[in-house]
Amino acid sequence: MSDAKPNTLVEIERQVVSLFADGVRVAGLPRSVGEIYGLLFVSAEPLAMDDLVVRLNISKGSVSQGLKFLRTLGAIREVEGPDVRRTYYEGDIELKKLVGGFIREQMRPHMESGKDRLKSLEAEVAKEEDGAKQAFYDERVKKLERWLKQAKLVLPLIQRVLGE
Amino acid sequence: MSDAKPNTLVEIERQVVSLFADGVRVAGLPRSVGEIYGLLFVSAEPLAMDDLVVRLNISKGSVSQGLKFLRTLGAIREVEGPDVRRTYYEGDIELKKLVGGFIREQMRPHMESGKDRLKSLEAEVAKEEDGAKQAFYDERVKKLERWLKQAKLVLPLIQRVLGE
DNA sequence: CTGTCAGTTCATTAAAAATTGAACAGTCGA
DNA sequence: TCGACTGTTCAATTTTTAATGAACTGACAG
Repeated sequence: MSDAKPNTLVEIERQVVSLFADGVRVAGLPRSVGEIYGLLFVSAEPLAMDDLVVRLNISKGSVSQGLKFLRTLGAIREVEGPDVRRTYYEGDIELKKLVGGFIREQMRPHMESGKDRLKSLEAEVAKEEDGAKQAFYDERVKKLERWLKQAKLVLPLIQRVLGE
Repeated sequence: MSDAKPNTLVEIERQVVSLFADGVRVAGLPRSVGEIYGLLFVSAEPLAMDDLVVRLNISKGSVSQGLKFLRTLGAIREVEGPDVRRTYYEGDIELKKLVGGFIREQMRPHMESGKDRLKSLEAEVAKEEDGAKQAFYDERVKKLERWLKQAKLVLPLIQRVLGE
């Protein structure tokens, strides 16, 4: 009865938490982030950091960082709760919001740096002496630029579709 | 001049390889897979396993596994080459193909298992005694089912847009 | 057959990423 | 001003993931 720190989730909560924990890994996010969002998603009442630490049995540090990340995504909302000293959170359950935040925070930056790197590549190709090689490289770089353009086209489309 | 194993890439190749090495990480794939695809992408001539091992300076095992993975995605093609004993590869440079393979091999399976887990969740919710709680859980599970449906809607759309 | 070479497999090792926990910062009431 | 308490940060540690390399399979030429 006096085990160290049993996590106090009921079966439904356990399953949802586990579903999200696995789910976020597809997006390359740490398990703990999925667990935190999952528990918020399945909780009718808002939760404070300490609730997450105790119920998920993960460290304060992880929860703090996980919440920070989820906040930047816009996946959670700060709300009032029973104890005025604490910050309570609830999950934002709009898929559009989650995906939008992910695109904005995780994908756009990569695409931006990709654009720069393609510029650098172009410059390198311009230096190529051998004409045939240069033509080939040029074609490939153009292909990459087309990819980037297509990606830029697809992302807003996704967001629009999820907006219904 | 006689350093152990200099990798024999020219600057353009180096940049492209590095671009893909970083790029694939967004999709949660190992660096080596990106390097292999990157070098094939930027090579006018098809390459055999041994070329990849030497030029990228990664182990035979990694290359073998990387090629296996890229084959299942349909991201590379086996072609004839100078040495009849060897299998040569070239990169398939259609974005549609790459994304399609990734969706088919990496995303669909997750979505399938997600469907099963939602079924299990539904069953669990049905057991809930407390009416108010049950209603809440039910709403959340319905939300998840809607998400899954939206995802199923978006994937083919992406593929269609990339098909131009 | 036999030796050589292409390619695969998988246990071990190395590298990368996530988690922890202790120190710290900020806030508030007494 | 102090002590109690919420939340953050980050170096150390643990866990997870990828890469290595040696042993193996199979094909084929001589």
